[in-house]
Amino acid sequence: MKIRTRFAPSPTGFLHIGGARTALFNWLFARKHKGTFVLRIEDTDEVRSTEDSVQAILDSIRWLGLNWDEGPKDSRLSEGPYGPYFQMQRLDIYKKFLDQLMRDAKAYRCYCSKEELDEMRRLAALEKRPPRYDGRCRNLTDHQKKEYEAAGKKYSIRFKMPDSGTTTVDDLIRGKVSFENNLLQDFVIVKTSGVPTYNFACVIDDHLMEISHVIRGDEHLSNTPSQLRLYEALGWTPPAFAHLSMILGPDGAKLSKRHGATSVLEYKNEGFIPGALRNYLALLGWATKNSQDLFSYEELISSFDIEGCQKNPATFDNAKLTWMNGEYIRKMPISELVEAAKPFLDEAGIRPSSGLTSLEAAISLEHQKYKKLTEIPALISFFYQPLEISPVAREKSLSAPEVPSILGDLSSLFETMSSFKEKEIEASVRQYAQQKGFKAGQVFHPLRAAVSGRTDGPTLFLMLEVMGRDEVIKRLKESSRLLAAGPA
RNA sequence: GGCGCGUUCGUCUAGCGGCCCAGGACGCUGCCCUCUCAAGGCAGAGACCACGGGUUCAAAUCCCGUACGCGCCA
Repeated sequence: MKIRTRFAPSPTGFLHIGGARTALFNWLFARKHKGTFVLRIEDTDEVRSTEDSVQAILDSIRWLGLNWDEGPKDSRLSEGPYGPYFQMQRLDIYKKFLDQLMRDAKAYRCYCSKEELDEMRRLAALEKRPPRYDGRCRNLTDHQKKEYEAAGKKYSIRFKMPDSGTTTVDDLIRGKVSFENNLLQDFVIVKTSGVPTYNFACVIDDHLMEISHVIRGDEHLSNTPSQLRLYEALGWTPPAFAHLSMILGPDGAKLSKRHGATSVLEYKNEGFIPGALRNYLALLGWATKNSQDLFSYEELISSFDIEGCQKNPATFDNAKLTWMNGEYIRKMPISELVEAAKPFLDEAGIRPSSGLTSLEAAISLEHQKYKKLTEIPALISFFYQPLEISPVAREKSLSAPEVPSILGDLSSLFETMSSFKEKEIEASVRQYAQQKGFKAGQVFHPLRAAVSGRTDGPTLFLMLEVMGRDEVIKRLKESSRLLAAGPA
């Protein structure tokens, strides 16, 4: 069988972590089986859907690297053999199947007003009955219908659910889950506006687009029996279903805005890289037999399977994501890292002019230290800014009485060196310390602080080499001047 | 309220009747390395497998309840 999966977001906001995870699983499954990954925009919520949201969602999915084979090209146009992929552009298609259901008497017009329905619900709550539609419009006489029509009453279309028996969802993750039909109500398939509801449009599209596997969030499991009845009424074979567990925030509630960042683009802006987010998200609700954590791009695709999917909800853990991001950054080739860091450097105003240390050199000095791209500017900024000695550096590393003479000696020493390479610098400085009877640290620490203004930083001698002799000497002199001038 | 789903270290999870007085990863703690901060290496703390009953020679693993959490229906 040809594997076709889909991700079908509603464009009513940004792409959230939960949605991204659903998209990822569909993408992984399709890629693993050499199938097709379809992106469909479910924009039938006329009030809340926006083009900006569509754009944001497309941007997010692209950034994550989940390339789709069929679907939108931009926020209005789509391409692929089963298009269009925007539901609002498919209304005539839904109409056709609605007519079929009406003809077969499997759906009917419901003239109940919002007030009537509210009242129905209120009564049900009062009598502690489930708040379901009582089916009062199901068997209206022709006379009643005419009367309502004449009165110009608005109507929605409801689907006739069987009122006995059970409907069983055979879920790839949860196994067989049964629902009593008499507990399912005659749900609305077309709203009074004439626009189909989620359950209706979704079924038609999944069938017409020949989706083989519907992989979606757990919150849709309860909708599935209703959809199954629709497939049956239309004479179609339903796809396979797999319902993914939810993603929770640290407090155990469904992940939402109040837990902090939840939109994929926010993660991008916080300095996470797509591969790491993909890898981490894959592990939320899925695992291999040996609990592997880090996967290469290809490995993730080949290892993925539905059996490894978890039934219980997973809590999003920023700490592990951050660790993983660091792992990915460490594995990145330096040129790629520099490219990825550029937007963050720009934002911090770091744009090295010629003559100064190259970004590649500066960034690679601390390559194993970055956990997020956002950390890069602060760690390399001292290369590109006028020397500024931090209070900690001044107190911890530069307060000893011998410091001024050491700094003076070192700058003379550096001037006389034949070459200014890491190994030679280290040898010379060690030799100097020994001659003067200082412990290595007594010299190293002031040197670092005087040149960078900080107590932490890259490995010392390589840093000096990278910075260059002229700049190092200039800074040693500047430090001496600042120290002589006393605390700022 | 009804229905549905879930419950193994703080978190993600391995486990599908004996190999488990429960393994890995993140985080945490300590040590080593070391010019600092990281990274890395090593070690450690951390789960009476939600609770209560069964079934079985044997249960985290199978069955039944209960509790709690979450979802759907409005």
